[in-house]
Amino acid sequence: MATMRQVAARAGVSAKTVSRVVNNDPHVLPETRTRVTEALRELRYVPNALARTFRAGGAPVLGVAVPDIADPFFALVAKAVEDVAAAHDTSVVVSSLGYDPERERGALESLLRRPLSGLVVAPTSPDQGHLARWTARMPVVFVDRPPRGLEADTITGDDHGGARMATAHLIGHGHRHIAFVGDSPQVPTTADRLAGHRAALAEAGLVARDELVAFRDSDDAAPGRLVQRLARSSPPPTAVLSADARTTMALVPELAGTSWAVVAFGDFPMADMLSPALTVVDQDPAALGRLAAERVVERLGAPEGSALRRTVLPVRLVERQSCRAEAHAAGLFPFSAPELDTSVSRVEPPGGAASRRCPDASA
Amino acid sequence: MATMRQVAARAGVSAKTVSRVVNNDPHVLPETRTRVTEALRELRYVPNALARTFRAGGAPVLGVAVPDIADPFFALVAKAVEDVAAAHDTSVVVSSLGYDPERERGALESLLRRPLSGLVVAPTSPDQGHLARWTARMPVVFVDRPPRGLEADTITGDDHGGARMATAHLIGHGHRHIAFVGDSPQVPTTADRLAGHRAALAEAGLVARDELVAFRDSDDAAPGRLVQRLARSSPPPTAVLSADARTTMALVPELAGTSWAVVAFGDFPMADMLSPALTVVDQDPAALGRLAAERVVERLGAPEGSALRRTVLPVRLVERQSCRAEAHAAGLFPFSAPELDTSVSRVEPPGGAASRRCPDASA
DNA sequence: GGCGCGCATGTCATCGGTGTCATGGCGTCT
DNA sequence: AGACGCCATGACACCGATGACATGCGCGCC
Repeated sequence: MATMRQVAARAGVSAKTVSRVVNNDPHVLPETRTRVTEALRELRYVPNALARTFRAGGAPVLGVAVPDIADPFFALVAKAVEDVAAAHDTSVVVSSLGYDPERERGALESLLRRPLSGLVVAPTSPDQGHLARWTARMPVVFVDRPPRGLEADTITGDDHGGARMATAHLIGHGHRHIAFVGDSPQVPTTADRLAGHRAALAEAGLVARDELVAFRDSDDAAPGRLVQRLARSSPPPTAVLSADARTTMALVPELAGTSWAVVAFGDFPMADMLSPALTVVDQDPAALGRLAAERVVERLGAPEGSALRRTVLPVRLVERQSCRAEAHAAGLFPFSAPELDTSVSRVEPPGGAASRRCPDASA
Repeated sequence: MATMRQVAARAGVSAKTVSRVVNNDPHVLPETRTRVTEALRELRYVPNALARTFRAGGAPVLGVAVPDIADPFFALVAKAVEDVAAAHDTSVVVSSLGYDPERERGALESLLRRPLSGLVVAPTSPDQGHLARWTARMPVVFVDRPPRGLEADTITGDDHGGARMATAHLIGHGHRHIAFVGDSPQVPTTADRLAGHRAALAEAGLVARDELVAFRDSDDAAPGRLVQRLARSSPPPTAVLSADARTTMALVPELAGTSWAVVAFGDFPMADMLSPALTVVDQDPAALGRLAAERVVERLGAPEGSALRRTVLPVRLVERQSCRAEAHAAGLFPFSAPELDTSVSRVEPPGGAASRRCPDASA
């Protein structure tokens, strides 16, 4: 914990000279340098990074706040942010917010008490109005989920379009009774996906049956129960759209007992190794994180920058096996459903959708 | 970007009074307070967190450096560290080091240039001697992998014991030719697991066949090739021990074409949903991270603390299906192997091994 | 009326490193 | 020889907030 001045005193020089030695300034006599170096070693001097940083006017630090850093989706988001940050010599402070709105606020505020230059946040709480105080001071970009009670830059996946595509895909396989299972209708992401699902049903002239929609935050939320309840409805579904990866992971074990076709929103490691391999709507979390971080960096560079933007990233349907359980296998259709699928080719262009942005929609 | 003095000038008071208002010091006349508050708002004053922190002598910040934050294993480690940190009002800076030794060093050094109070690191490079400079200044705890070229606190899983147990388990199922696949023999973790594997073979009086050991960092490392090469050996293996989760994930698709039994080192999400469900040696990454973070916090509290410790956490065998492919299914044994398995009950005590520590071994 | 106390506010120093400029010695060029 | 310039080094200010202590006013009490 020795300071530069202490070292200076010991070496019989001024603090400035010590500074020069520490920073390899060539304008120091070899003999002086030796003396200082020795004092440095004797006192085990290590420069105080904080003082340096402070003097330098602050180093860039990017905050990443996600519900759970151990969730593969958010881990990929965080990693992408980190990659961008590293390329700009910026460090990254992460904070797991959890899924409890009150904890979220507390965690965010203690994160924001630190010296941050920008923030990428994926909130779950119903209101982020309290962040207004900070959006003035630093770039705050919302990722995966839009802010509520606040205007801010946003990078999200195409929830509505993705769910619509997924459901249309199942309809293309002949399914007429398609369940929807998600975490909570409060989460805007889930709400959008449900809307997309319903839009696809409507476009196909199918009725949206409320009893085929289930949420894991409801009273009777054990995954097994949810599946049982869906199976008991009449007619029972022949397919299910799982609205997010956490839900999917909870659901997969229960689905083994059914012959339902499945499309899941959100890819995850090993989804292709399940039996059957899961057909998923992939959101490209890395692109989400990368764009969010780049947006922050951009705003850092151009202080009173441009208007706020909401970017929606295309999603892509990764067709594997789980959507193939044909509707007639459940005895409802005497024929194999024709392949009506226009959605895949429509939304997944050859170049790989993930690398392109949708045109921005300015607010 | 307004400073306190600017606000003070505007409000016609001293900076100190502004400070008092900002910090809710009661000794300020209501009228003054109002004037200051107004100036505060007009200038959009936000306290400079860095200056505050600096003046306060620094806030605790814990660094976490892992090869890849998006790897489920390290994500869990990081999350556990974060939880501990949050409980101590400490923020967490993460850095993904990558798997390239040179990049690792660069990333570590740029992480350490920041004001950190402690570090939890899982290195992959063959030498961390360059960290010696920092271990003097702050607690550095190695997690999952021990340091090389340096002495430091270490929290690791019981690699040797776990691999020995896994191989013994396979032997118990009647297997006599057991392959070992890992990332690289350079990684101490992998080396220890290979040693454990060999120890189990030796204990059972089996020969360790070098051609049944394969690494992904070798020349011909595509997982498909590795599996083919193993299958071509004679006699071919009837079981395989995968030495780490990344290897396992790469291997699983290739293993589908074989009837080999599998035990994998390292659990991961959905491992239980594969077909067959993977039998794994679970390392409890959360406990690893938690203990490492607690060790750092502890050392932070007791500056010139106790001797350096190496803690080895027990691992536990999670028996699922993939170890059940009996040896005779490959036509090598005319009888169903007797269940010799003592290893499971020996190493997985009722209370759950993960919650206990092995006695520390002082260095 | 004088003494003292409480309260609002200000001044100054400080955290630790570093940028800016000053100083003084010595070598060199004309 | 005088002027100039380079070099090693130092003194001092400063980044921005805040703790310690000082000042000065007003009020109450003996």
